[in-house]
Amino acid sequence: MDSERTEEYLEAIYKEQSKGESASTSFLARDLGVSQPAVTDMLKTLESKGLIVYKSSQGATLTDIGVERALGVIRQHRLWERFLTDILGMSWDKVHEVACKLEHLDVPEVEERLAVLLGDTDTCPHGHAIPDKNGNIKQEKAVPLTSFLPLQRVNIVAIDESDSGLLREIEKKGLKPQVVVTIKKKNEDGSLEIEAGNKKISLKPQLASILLAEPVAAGKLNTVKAETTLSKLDAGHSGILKEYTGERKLLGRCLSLGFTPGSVVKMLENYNSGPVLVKVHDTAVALGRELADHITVTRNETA
Amino acid sequence: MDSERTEEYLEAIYKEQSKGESASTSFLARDLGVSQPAVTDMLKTLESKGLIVYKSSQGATLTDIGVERALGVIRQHRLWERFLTDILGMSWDKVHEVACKLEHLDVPEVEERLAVLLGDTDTCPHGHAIPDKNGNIKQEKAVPLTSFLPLQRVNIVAIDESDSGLLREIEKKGLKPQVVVTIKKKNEDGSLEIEAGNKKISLKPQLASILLAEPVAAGKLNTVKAETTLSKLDAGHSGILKEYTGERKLLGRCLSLGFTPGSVVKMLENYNSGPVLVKVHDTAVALGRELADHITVTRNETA
DNA sequence: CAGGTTAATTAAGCCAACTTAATTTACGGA
DNA sequence: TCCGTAAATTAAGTTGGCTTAATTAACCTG
Repeated sequence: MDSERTEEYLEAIYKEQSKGESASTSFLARDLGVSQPAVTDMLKTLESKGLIVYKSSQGATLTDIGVERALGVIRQHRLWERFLTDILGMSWDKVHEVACKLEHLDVPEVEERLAVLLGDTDTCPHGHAIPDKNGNIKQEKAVPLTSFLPLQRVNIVAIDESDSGLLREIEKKGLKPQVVVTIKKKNEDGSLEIEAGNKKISLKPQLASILLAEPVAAGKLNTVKAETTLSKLDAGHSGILKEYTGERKLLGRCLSLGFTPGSVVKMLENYNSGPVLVKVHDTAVALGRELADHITVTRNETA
Repeated sequence: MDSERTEEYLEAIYKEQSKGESASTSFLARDLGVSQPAVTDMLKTLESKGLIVYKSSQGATLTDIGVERALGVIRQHRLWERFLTDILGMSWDKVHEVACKLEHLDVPEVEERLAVLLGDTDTCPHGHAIPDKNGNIKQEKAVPLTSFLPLQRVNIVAIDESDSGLLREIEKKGLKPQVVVTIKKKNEDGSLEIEAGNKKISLKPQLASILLAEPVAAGKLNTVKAETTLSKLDAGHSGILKEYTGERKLLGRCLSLGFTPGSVVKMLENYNSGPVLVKVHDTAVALGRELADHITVTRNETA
């Protein structure tokens, strides 16, 4: 039974470590908002519990058990973030803080059911991979937007955690994971001019550095699946249910019935007016067009 | 920002107080699993914060602010319990402990969205009223099953909180809120023989005392609404969506689309085979019969 | 390589919430 | 009315996680 604080330290250490850097006392103090002596203290007790290895002045390294615990917390954190956006409908820039409190719940049945409810989602709303229940996590290879050159076309993959003010700015500019942008210009001061869709956006250095992206060309082009609404899916084609964007009241009802994000839907009948007939989990369901208009799906190339 | 422990004390005091009893040091010590001196201590600090009035040896009484805070916590607790049963599909006898941890989240947007998601539910899975967001709570008038006489027909309204072992026993016997039972015999030792449906059930005193019921006759007879499945609702009739009992995987998808427990559904077409056509929130939706078979609704008398 | 800066640690102490042991208070029954 | 039991409180001490102030270690630069 690690304490909540213990879990937060492990999480912070894991994240720093997975960036290749060692988790220094000063970093942890900054990250967790406590004084340096508090960190020194805690690192000693973490070591005595066998969760980290700690050599004075050399930062902390998680042991195997430490990694396991950290991933457990991160999994819960990201599942809850998904819940907050996909099920409760909160904006992605506001969920991190809330998930920080929920991540310590640690009830296996809840974690398991939450994962089922959310479908096969394997990333959090900020684009980071969600470890599976066995502690396997997909390694991320995206790099900050600042490391690309003008004229490159890149896919925003994830957004680094940071204070919610910055996230909100990004959200306001309409950027989020899966958005493809073109770098237009790199300024002296580190700020970027980019273009997304037809819109020109300028990013101050702080923002550019927390946006993680991959070149669109890198063989992943094909996986940039087109997002449309369910109502635009042609008969015979299938897609993966992404999210529901309409009136909130309708959402809960639907979840009770079994429509979860991540499910595969197949369009059976779609005349361009009137209800559509779709198949989900081997069950045919007709939906009013208004509803179908508010359901985002990613078209499946394996139609 | 009350601490979690503070909230737990307030909650415990509120519950005892609302039973008409005053919250004594010894009661709180038992209830919260701490020593009596710890309680004395805490009561003093609660008083200094203006949350309770405390006269030595006379138990604690919540002030107006205290009541307000307690109801806030209780609201969150019960909303999460509903979430755990209705959305995640957990069994009602296991949700209390989990909700005890979630109840301290205290993010207004989450509380609000959770309430919307859950529909107009106004009781927790154990049958207790959920305070509304302004802190109004329906007064409960149910009394323990032990206070009824043989041959009385009573409606189980709620089940008092207690250790989960007892709840599980009750769950195993098939009893839960809204079940109507007949008292058959009261034994010397306080145990009861009752009948529910056609099944004879015997209850040890401990169990009988935490089951709260009302006489069926008490003018409330009409509100004992029949629960059926959606598939059995006749065309033209409406009902309130209660829960989804089928395969879990289907649930999340549905919530994403807007089907929430508590929503009013109206049957438009129901031929006794094939899909049914229902209207929810002004939207016509067709559902496969298998799905409709697993959706519990309470028939609306105002058909 | 000395000096200065930043990072890390030691020392001393705070605070909330808890414990046990000992003491005091309250109160119903012979 | 007194007394015994149960309830409540006081006293003293613990623990986890934190703080500030002061000290020491590490490292870079001129």
